[in-house]
Amino acid sequence: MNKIKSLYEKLNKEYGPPEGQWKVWCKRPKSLKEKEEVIIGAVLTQRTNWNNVEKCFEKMKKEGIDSLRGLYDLGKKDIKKLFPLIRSSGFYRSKADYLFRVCEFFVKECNGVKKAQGKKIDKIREELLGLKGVGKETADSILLYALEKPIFVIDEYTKRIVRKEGISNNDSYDYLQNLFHKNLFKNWRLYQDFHALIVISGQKK
DNA sequence: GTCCAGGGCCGTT
DNA sequence: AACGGCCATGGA
Repeated sequence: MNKIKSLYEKLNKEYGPPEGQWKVWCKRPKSLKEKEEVIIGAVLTQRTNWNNVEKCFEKMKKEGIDSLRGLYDLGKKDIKKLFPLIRSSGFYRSKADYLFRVCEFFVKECNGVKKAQGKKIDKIREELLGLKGVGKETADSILLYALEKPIFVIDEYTKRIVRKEGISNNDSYDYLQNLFHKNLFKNWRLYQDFHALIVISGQKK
């Protein structure tokens, strides 16, 4: 028996399908714009309530600077110009720096999100992890939701649920990621939905 | 007023 | 390798 697969089925039955429920990354980001939002959001939501991140998007849209290119151009002039846009996400000085580097990576190194999708998963993961401010969770969130790569995201909610369900007490990122990978079909749509369900269930209290 | 939220960096041991 | 302090805001 496969506890991981059972967990998916259980969550899907109780909360699913996730399509349309979850904030941004739940809608299975389709357009380029949505994918860029995922990338920006992945940085801004670090250790932060999503509600505070939404305020940033409102602000960015109001100012007309809500794309990777727009943020990159603004940050290049003066990184401090990003502060007011992202202030409400907290840790805004660090995040301005992190966000700028990520935007720079996609704009300059990758020539856009579309091109980045064409890169090999291992290669681009290494490149993302090399950016300051991008750890495994942030990198994998970008890979899974923006670049549609089949890689499972392990976040706080995931660690909590596997512990609660008696699946594992091991908190190690790599261990848990491997556990999901080896027990599921390698399919980014499945990974997106599953992770969305974990978050949805985690947020119900 | 206090607590907490999709992390990650950087020193110190 | 592991651990702790740090980064900041807004809602409950």
